[in-house]
Amino acid sequence: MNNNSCIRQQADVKQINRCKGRVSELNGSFDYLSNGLELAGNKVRLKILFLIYEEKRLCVCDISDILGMTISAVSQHLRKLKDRKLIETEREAQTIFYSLTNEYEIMLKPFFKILDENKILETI
Amino acid sequence: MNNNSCIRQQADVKQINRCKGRVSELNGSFDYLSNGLELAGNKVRLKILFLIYEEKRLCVCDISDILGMTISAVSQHLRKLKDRKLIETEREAQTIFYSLTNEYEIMLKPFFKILDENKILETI
DNA sequence: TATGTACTTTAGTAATTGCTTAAATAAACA
DNA sequence: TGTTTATTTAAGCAATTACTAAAGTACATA
Repeated sequence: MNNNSCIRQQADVKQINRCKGRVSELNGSFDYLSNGLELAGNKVRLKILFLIYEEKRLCVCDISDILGMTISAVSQHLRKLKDRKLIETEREAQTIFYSLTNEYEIMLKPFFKILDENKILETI
Repeated sequence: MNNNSCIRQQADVKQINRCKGRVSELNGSFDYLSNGLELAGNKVRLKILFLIYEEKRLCVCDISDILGMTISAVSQHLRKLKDRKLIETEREAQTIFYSLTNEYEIMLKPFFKILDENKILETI
């Protein structure tokens, strides 16, 4: 797979080896972070995660109403988030409430803080 | 699009309206954040962004060597990152160096810090 | 136990993604 | 000017995504 035909002549071999080391050393962290970012990278899911973060817990029906989307469509997003341990469920009679797992709440908090404080809009 | 057939009877109308307000109020922030997260949500691109962050600047050739990928494949990822203003270029003779834009370096820094300190692995 | 409510799951589909291979561009140099 | 070096771009394709529509599951209550 490694096409070595284009190693530039002034390439810094030390730098490249250091980088290779970093990538393999941090491989597990990349997996973990990617697991969350792949899902948070979808605008609908980002909103779902943010809403659950702000409201502590929500059900499919609430979210579908808030976002103006089909319950089925939202349910399928929630399933992905649950499968990958970003959220967890808690049943109360017929209603299933979704909330962030502690693990990913920590990871996502810095982003939500930025969103919440509406800082992003001001820096553009 | 809004399928109102499933408003649960105990739904908290105030909560739902507050959430609708938040979503529309923060719409621009969601766009901005999504723009970055959509791209960072890919494992290859996450590594590329991290490497550029750590090394300040890198060229396609270096990255393709580090990640063991085709130059063409890496180049196409870099194009996406550049099109969406996450990175910028600086030419030096035949070599084109990529670096993070200030804007997105700020956004991504908290993640990279976590990666760098290798904290994630320890919390699993 | 039948009916309604809250939700998930399945099947199907159009659009998008991430790669490969091959051709194109652009600067450096003999 | 032609060749090498560093890189991008275009074409094509298998895999994945995000939805819709319809069927299925699970709890509650009359």
